[in-house]
Amino acid sequence: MPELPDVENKKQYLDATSLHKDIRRAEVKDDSVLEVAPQTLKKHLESQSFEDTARTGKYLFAAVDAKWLVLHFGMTGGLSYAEDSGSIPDHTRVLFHFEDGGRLAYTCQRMLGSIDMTDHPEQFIDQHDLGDDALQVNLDTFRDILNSKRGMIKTALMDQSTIAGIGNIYSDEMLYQSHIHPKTKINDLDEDQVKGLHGHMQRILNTAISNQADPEEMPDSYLIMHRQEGASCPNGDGTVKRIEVSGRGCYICPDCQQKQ
DNA sequence: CGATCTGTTAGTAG
DNA sequence: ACTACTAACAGATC
Repeated sequence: MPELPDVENKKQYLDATSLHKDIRRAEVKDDSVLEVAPQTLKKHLESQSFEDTARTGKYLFAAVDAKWLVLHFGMTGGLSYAEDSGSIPDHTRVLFHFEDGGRLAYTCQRMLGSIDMTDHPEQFIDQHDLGDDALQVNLDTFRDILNSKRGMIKTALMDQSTIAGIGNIYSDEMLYQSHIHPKTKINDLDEDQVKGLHGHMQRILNTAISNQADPEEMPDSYLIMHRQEGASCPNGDGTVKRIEVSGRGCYICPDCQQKQ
C-alpha cells in the first residue's frame, strides 16, 4: 500500500514503535532488496538507534548514527513491529532487533521495494531526481510545475520527478473528484481545473492519512472502493470504466470525466 | 493459462 | 532535452 498516505502512516508507525530504541542486531533475511551491502547496513545500525524520521513522496528516511536509512516499499512492502522478537511475518526481508526484545520487520512480498542508506535525505532526493512532496506543493508551485510539462495530466501526476508521492490509485482519485479525464493534455487545463486538482490533491491525501490509508475507511463519495469495470459511480448514474494510461490500469467514470 | 496488481528503472523510439 | 512505450523485476490472486 505504498503511495504517500501509506508511507506517511508507516512513518508514524515507526515513530510510535521503534524510535530511540537500541538496535541490537540488523538481520538480513534476503539481501535482494538491499541497495547497500549487508555489512554496511549492520555497521551503521547495530548499537545505534533510529533518532528521527522524515518522508518525501513514497520514501521514508530514518536517521541513525551519522547516516539515514532509506526505505521504499514498492507495491507490497510494509513494516511490522512486535514485542516478541521470535515471531517473523511472511515475506520478511530485514529484521531490526531491539535491546528490549522487540523487533521491527521490513516485509515485501514482491521484491519491488528497496533499502538504502544516504548521508542525508536531501542528497538522496537530488540523486534520485525526486520532486517536492505532494503535500508541500502550494498552488503557485503546482501551476508552475504543470506549466513546465507536456503530455497527459495523469502521467505528470504519477511522475515522481514532477511531484513526489502520487501513484496510480490517488492520481485516479484526484482526477475523478476534479472531473478531469486522465488523458487530458496539461496544456488544455484551465485555471479552475488546475486549482481544483491542487485542492483535491491536498484534501484527498490528508483524508487518506487520517484514515490510515485504508480504502475501506475512505468516504463513500471516493472512487477508491469502486475500482472495477462496471461498478457504479458513487456520485451519479455513470458506470466505472477501465482504460489504460501510461501502461497502468486506470479507472474513470466517463460521465463525470469528460474527455477534452 | 492469461490477466492483473498501490512502483521504479533501463532501453528504445520519436 | 522531453515524452511515450515496453520489458523487467517477483509473487500472489482471480
